[in-house]
Amino acid sequence: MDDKARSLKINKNMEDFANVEEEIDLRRGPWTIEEDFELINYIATHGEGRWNSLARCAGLKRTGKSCRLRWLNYLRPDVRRGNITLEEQLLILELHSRWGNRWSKIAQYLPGRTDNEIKNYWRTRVQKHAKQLKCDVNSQQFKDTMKYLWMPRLVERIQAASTGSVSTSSCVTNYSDQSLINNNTMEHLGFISNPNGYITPDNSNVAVSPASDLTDCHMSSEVGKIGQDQNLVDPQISSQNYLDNNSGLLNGDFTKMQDQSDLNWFENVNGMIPNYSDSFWNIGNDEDFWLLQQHQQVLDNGSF
DNA sequence: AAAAAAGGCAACCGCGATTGC
DNA sequence: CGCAATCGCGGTTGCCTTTTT
Repeated sequence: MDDKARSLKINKNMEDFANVEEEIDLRRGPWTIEEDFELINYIATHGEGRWNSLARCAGLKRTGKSCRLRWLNYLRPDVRRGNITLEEQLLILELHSRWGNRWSKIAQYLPGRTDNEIKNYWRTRVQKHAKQLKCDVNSQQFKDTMKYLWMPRLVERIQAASTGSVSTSSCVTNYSDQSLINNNTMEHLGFISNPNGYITPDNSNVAVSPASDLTDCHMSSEVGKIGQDQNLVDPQISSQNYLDNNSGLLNGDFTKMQDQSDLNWFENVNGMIPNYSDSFWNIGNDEDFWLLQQHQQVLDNGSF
């Protein structure tokens, strides 16, 4: 053991010793309202920092660490509660693709969100989908799925929300499933055919249905299966089409982003969007998952 | 209606980095 | 400069709630 290691070990032992000493009636587990109140009151008059002594002086039977965590993740006035918004989801996906599990760094770009919250979001929502798609969350396949399908769809939804409407792409499976609908009808409804025979939404000129109407699109797994069988939707083309239509939002901006000033594009998007939390739109609904599976199939076939 | 499984999230732990004496 | 104390991060755990069987 070198000197540094020995020093760290001693340091650690001292810390453990101090904790053991204090553990004589140290509380653990969920915080009570009374404890919260005491901590808030103490910080209101004395400020934060020096957490160990703060814990003692405030009369809290908690470790400094515990107090700090409770304050930063829950009691701070600027902590934002509630569902992660679409814009936040988009930002998390992009920043994670850039920095990996640097939660605190990612959290810096999401005011009011804590690293813990973002980490939980990633682990519960994003990793869940990777698991369902039977691929590793760090695999290129999953990254491609996010980049070419998930994120463009989020942008799409953010834009749609900003105009008080949603994209028809959510309904593409429904319409394209119906063989009775010919090309003219599809075009009339705002879809465009591409040379491969796939149907993609034409976002440029279509009047779209309100969010609440999305349920009319029969986004059940059964519809998804039909679409899958007929191979009518090409996620890559659909996504690329969308990316092309929204180059000002996505192309280049993320890749060059280094600091807060580079997030201007995002602030612009944010500014025109009502800041609502909408669990209905969150990634994770049946239709989204079906699209992800479609994309996975394309990847598996090696045509990506 | 009850039990089991899964989901979601707050809180804890270990460790390296930083600070201040 | 060395060392102890403290901070902060990322990983993990455990408990409560919700969903499924």
